[in-house]
Amino acid sequence: MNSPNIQNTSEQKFWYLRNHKLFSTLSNAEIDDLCIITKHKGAKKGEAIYFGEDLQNRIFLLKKGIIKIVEHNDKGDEVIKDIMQKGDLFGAIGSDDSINKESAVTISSEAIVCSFRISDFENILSKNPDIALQYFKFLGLKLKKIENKYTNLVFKDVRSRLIAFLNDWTAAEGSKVGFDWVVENYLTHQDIAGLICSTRQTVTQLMRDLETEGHIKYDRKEILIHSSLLAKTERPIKS
Amino acid sequence: MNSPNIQNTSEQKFWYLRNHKLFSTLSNAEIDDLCIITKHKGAKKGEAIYFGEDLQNRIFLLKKGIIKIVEHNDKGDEVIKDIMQKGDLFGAIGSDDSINKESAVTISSEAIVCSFRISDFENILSKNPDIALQYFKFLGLKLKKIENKYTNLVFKDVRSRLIAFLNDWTAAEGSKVGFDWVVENYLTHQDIAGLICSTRQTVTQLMRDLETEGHIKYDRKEILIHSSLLAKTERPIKS
DNA sequence: TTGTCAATGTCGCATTCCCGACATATTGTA
DNA sequence: TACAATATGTCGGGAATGCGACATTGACAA
Repeated sequence: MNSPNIQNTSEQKFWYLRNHKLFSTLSNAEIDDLCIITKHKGAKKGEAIYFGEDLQNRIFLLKKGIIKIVEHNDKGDEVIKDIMQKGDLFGAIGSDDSINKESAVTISSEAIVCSFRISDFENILSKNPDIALQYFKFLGLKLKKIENKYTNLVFKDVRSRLIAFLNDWTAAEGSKVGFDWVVENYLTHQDIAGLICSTRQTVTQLMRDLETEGHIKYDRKEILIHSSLLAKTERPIKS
Repeated sequence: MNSPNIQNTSEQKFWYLRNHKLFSTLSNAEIDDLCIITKHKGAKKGEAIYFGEDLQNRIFLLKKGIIKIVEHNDKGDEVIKDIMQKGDLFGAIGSDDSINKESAVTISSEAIVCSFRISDFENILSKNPDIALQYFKFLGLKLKKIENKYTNLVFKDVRSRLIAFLNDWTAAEGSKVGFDWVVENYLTHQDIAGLICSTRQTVTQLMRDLETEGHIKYDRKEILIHSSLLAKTERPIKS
C-alpha cells in the first residue's frame, strides 16, 4: 500500500488513521482532536524514537517501518520487549503513570509515527464502545503474548526458544518457496538474542547448529526455514 | 469485612458485586444478567477451581480466599503466574479464544468465586464507559505487572528476584512493627520458587542466607522483614 | 580498490543454579 | 501419643549458558 500524494500534515493524519482498523470509523473532527501530532522520522537505523519520559503520556501508532521496543539495565544489557510493524500501537498502552524505562529504536531505515495523548484516546474510547471492545481484544492479545514469552522463558531452554521464535517469525512474515519458507532478515544475531533472552554468541552457535542439521539456511539478508523445523521444539537426542 | 446473613445465592451475588469497586454502580437488572453463577467452594487447600477449558469463556471474581494461577509443563514443573486475593479478577481476561493451560488452585483453606461470561461482561462494558475505563486501567496494571516480572527474570539473578519479591509482598500486605515489617506467610518455599522461577532448594538456601545476614527472620507462619532489606537488591560483596 | 565498521564465527573457562538425595522439623490426624 | 504427610534444611555433582577474547566475513563509503 502506497500513500497517495499528500500535501500537508493534516491530510496525512486523516489518511493514516482512516486506513487503520481501529480508527476507520472516526469522524474528521474526532481524528482532529485525537491525533495532535504526526511525527515523521527519517530516522537512521538504530535511532531512538522516544525515551522514558516522552512515553509516559502518549500512545504511538507506527505507520511505516519496523521498530523494536527495548529496555536496558544498568550494565547496558538489552532486552527486546517487542518488534513493532506497520499498524501496531505502542507506548503507554493501558497505563498512565509510573516510570517506564523502555525506548523505541528503529530497525528499518525509516519510520513514520503518529501519536496521541492518553486522555484524548480514552475520550474516544468512552464515546465509541465498538472501538473500545476492539481495543480490549488488542490488549488481551498483548497480554497473552507477553505471558507466552514469560512461560517460554521459564520452561524452555535457549535452543527451544530460538526455534519457537523462528517458527513464529515464519508464520507471521514468511512466504512459501517449495517446501521451505523464506523470511526477510532484518534482525542481527544480537537482536535475536535480545528477543529470546540469550547472548549473541549463543545465538550464532545455535543458528550454525540448525544449519548443519539441515533445518535452516541463512545469510544476512534472508533466512530459509525448512519445513522440518516447523513444530520442532525439542533438542536432538544426544549420542 | 464479614458478609451479612445471606439467605440465597441471588442475594449473595448482589452483595458480592455491590461491594466491588468495578461493579458498584450497576443496577440490579444488570447484575442479574451479568453474574449467572455464584460459585462457592469449600475448597480444600490445593484444590483446583477450574481447568483449561472452563476458563475459556469466563471471567472470575474472587470474593474470599487466596488462590494461585499456575501453569504446568509436560514434566510437571509449575510456574505461578499470579497470586489472587479478595476482589481480584482472573480467568480469560481480555481474550476469548485459543488454548489456555492455566489453572487456579486455592492456597487458603476456603475460596468463594463468582463468574460471568465474557460476552455478558463485554456487554456491560460497552454500556458503561466509566466501568470500561476502570477496566482499561486494570488491564494496563496487569500488563505492566507481567512485563515487570519478565524483565526481572531476564536481568536479575535468583537472589535479587527473591528480595524483590519479599519487598513487593511487604509493600502489599505487610504491617509495620517497630523498624521491621511482618507479613503473614501463606506461601511455602515451593510456592515462592514458582513465583520467582527458581527451585525449592535454592529458595530455602537463600532464605537461610538472608536470615544469617540479618535481613529477615521467619517461620512457617510469618516473615519478619528488616528495613535493611528494603530497596536492597544487590548481592553482598564477596570476600 | 581499499579501508573501516558492523556482523558473524569459534573457543574455552567461569558461574549460576538446577536437581537428586537424604536428614530433620513441623503439622495434622487417628 | 504415634504416625503420616508435608515443609524445611543441607550437600555435592553436573548441565546450560553467559562472557571475554579473538578471527573472519561482508557491506558500504571514500
